[in-house]
Amino acid sequence: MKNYLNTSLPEQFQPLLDHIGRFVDLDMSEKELLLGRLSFKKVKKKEYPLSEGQICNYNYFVVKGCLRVYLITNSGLEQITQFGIENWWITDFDSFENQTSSAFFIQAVEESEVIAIDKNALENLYNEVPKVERYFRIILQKNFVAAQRRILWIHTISSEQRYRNFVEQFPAFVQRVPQYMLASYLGITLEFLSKIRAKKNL
Amino acid sequence: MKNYLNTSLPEQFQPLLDHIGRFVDLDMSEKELLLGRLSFKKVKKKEYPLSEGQICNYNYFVVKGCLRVYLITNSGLEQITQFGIENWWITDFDSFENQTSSAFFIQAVEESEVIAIDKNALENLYNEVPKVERYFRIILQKNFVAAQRRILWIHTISSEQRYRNFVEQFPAFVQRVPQYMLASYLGITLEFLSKIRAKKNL
DNA sequence: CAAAAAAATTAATCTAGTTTAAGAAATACT
DNA sequence: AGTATTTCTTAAACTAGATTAATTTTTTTG
Repeated sequence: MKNYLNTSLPEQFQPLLDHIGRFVDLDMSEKELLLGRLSFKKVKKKEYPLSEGQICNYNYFVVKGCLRVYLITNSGLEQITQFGIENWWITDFDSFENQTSSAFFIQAVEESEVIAIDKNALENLYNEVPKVERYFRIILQKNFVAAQRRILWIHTISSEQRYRNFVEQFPAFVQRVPQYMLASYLGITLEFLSKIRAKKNL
Repeated sequence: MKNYLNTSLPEQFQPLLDHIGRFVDLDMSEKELLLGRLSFKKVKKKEYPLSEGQICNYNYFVVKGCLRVYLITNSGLEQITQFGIENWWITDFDSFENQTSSAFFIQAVEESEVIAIDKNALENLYNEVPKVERYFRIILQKNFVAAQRRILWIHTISSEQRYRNFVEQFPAFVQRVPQYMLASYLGITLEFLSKIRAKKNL
């Protein structure tokens, strides 16, 4: 075992340890096991951690920056399904879990830093440190609740209101990504978003 | 410990054991621990295992029948967010996990049988039998993937196509629930669904 | 099995959001 | 700094799906 692990933990993984610490308590030996299986990566703007057709072998924890998940529809348009900013996990869980080829692209919207864990490493970790599996069970629960809420909103409030809610909930976000990506994520056209914005800023 | 546990397991819980068995292997003592914390319930048509304003203390595994999850919108309309049929878990995970009051109703669409597990029992079970937590981690992963796919479909295909896809994927289902519930779940009006159906049955 | 209640159909009118197209602003590149 | 590329805006014509309202069909219940 490398000596530094006994004294201090590599600081680049600290944001993830902090995030995990919100949900479960890992002791030092568990943290060491975890860190041994992580890798830290810088992703340049417009780079693709995942492209359509590949098997998604990694789950990415966003330390800094912003990633998006999207696919190209039959009609050739980009449809964004998720954004990942600080403290979010981003992957194609379907491809990741079942090792099937993905329909999605994961791309850095801006200069980003991520912590990546590959499928096998995570699988092993689940056995070695059950608390990690608990952590992901909780994260997935939250993801599921959020996705369900999104469906509910799509069905019950107008596109205009959904945009205004989004701006209210993630004001910083709206500055960071191009409007056309926001429109795609919200499921409306850029032109209609533009019309909404012209009306009045709130 | 009750004697029957050493010889045979109560058959009413078998469908759940079968389902769990698809994802993890429980040994006999783990199964006993699990069964000790479950309860079996019959739910009459139109009965409400959960009503708006209550804390959702149970997660329900549907053994037989069909439940729906819905809420009443500001404009007083029912919006269905989920159906649960055989082998599906149904709950308001937000309320269940955070013990907050729910915005939803869970109602039996037809005469149903469910296996219920309450929040504390499940919490304990996670500690006693980590494989149960793995099982739910996997279920939640699938739920999340399905919810994301639903969002993608809403954004990329027409209501008409979504209805046709649904009919193709769950043909039995379409016979079982009233059309107005299907319309609500798909996020369209009953009138429009009627128009689609009149066109031609595929 | 008749009456009431619940579910489904049809059609006319209306509207939130799309499409198409052209130009203006902002950003990146050499 | 100037040109090319990417992003955003505006406006007119159009459409998928909502709304309203009246009627029919099916299911439930006494």
